Amino acid sequence: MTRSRPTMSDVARSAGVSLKTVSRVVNGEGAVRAETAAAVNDAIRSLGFRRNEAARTLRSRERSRMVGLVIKDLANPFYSAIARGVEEVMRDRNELVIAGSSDEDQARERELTLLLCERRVDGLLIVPTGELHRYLLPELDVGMHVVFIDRPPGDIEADLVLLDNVGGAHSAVDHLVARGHRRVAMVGDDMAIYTARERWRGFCDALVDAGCEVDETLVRVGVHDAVTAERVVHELLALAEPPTAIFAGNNRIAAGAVRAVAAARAATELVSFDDLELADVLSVPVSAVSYDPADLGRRAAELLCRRLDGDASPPQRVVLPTRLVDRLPLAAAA
Amino acid sequence: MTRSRPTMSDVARSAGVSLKTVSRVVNGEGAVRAETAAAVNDAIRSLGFRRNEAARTLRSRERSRMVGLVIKDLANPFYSAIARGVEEVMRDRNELVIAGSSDEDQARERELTLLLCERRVDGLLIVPTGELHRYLLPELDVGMHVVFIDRPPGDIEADLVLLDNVGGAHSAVDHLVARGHRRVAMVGDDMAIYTARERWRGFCDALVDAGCEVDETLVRVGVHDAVTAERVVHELLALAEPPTAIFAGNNRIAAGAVRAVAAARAATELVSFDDLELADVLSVPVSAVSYDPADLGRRAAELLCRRLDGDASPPQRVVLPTRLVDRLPLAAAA
DNA sequence: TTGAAAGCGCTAACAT
DNA sequence: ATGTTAGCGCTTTCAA
Repeated sequence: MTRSRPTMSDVARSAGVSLKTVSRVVNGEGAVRAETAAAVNDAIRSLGFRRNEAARTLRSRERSRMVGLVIKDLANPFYSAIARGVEEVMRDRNELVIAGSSDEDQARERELTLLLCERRVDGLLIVPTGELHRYLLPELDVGMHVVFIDRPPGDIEADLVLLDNVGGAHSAVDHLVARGHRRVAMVGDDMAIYTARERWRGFCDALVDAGCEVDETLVRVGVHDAVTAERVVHELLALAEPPTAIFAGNNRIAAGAVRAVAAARAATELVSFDDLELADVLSVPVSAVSYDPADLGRRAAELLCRRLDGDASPPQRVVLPTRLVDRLPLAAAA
Repeated sequence: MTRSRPTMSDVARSAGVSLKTVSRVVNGEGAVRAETAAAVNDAIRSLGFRRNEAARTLRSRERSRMVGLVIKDLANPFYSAIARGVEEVMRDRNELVIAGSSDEDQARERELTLLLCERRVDGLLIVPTGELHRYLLPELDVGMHVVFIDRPPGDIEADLVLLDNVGGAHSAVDHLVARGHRRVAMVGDDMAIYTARERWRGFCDALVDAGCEVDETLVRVGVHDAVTAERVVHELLALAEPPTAIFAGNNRIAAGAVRAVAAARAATELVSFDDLELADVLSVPVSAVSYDPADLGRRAAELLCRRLDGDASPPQRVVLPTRLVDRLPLAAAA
């Protein structure tokens, strides 16, 4: 049978010293005779004692050294890269990361967030879903620090780290226009999603700046997954006047677009917001609006750390640049 | 300025009731007059009270409802899929997941693991690095539950969820042999890594079973990253008698192999252990030994849950099957 | 239906 | 150099 967990009292009894002496040894406070310390350490080892961090934190009023991370999907490489960036920064401060997926579900996001508050995490990093974040106000009021990532919160003011979605989308279209394209399509995610809206804005702006009109029949939004994207791109390619190039609003959409273009053996050129793995060896070339998603996590975590260290300046908004990776062949299309 | 966090005592004072009454309301114990409860709830709202879960857990001696997950790299899709699988199972039990990356570093793994024990997680899910896990014995002794994922621990007995590495590698080689290949190369990771050893075993077994010899010059191990893999495959292709097919021991190696074969415009056929994203639209076809990594996480989490529910049977070993995805063209090579 | 007192495992603030 | 007492925020136990 497993023994129950020994406490400092158990160690003290076993070593024949007081509780406080054990505490001193465990915390390396010095001021303990070497022999005494040795006896305590022996007891610690033989009992298998390990300090209860929750109890320590409760009494010492120190922080929990845990931060909460709420993302859309832990399994999605974009978000797991964010998680990794957060972890890298927090590791240097000896903070652990409790991570959870909201699955683009507001209720779940809220539930997760509040569970994390109950655990008294030192701060919260959230890729927000939807627009309702007032439920966080009481938490912010009592000193919880929150940094939003990738999308702004709906109805509160808070620190925020974003990508340059408009600029990135703009550069994607510029890239295609420079190659001679005038009939450029866009396939994007749901307009309820901030990044989808912003990228759509960049797309439209760039076309207008280039003196092209935005052809409504070439804009398809509300596309959530690769399978739908593939179908939608097939539809675009089957138009009487098909687009000569397509801007894919994210990596899932790009994956579907690549499949459709490959299957149709079309010459349609592709640019994707988000880079694709192995993009350099696909049977269909795809340029990309690229960036390091881990940077989003790192910058957000750094911002959080500054808050934890007492920075009380007004909420900040950090916008990270993207860069265009040109993978389209030299001969321009029309 | 931010107020400090209100406690139950604060709520009690504000509502003009005792601490215990607040506790009753917060816990929905009933046995409280409706008016009293309303007064308490008003106070809770106006003060922004949220119960401190750490304090609750300390006193009630319930579990922390957090599990620890130690993987190699949160940003690697294979491991983040494991994390997602774990999360799915734990969510149903209202448990949170603290996740960390070991980066294949034993010291870091140990450090992380012990931090998690200090936080009194209910259980630990570990993709182990290296062979030294005796440091966990005291924890196991006092009732910590540990399930290992993807690789066995070195020197202790514990629950374990693995892939069928030998069988998967065997099926990969069978696939190539059936296509007429006799000169099959393998590029694998470091033999210090369990999965690399097992896959190498499956590779050798299959060749022997097929009546081929294992040509030492065609076996390259110790390859950690895609860039090295690409170089190594270039070397293989430049041999006087190059292989006609290559078995890539994991997805990073496969990525490098695809690049090398594409660049060399070689007809060399590829099979990868681990599937690749967009494998269906690569310029070089790649068959794959496929499986759902999230299953590893789910099964491990389920095993852990059974332990938490009191199952004290001897350590279990679960082996998950793989399946071969054939993407090579119909005309066989030689 | 409500409350007072004790205590979870630990540290802080004082002793000695 | 070591120990004693109180108390972190909560639940448990027992009493009213």
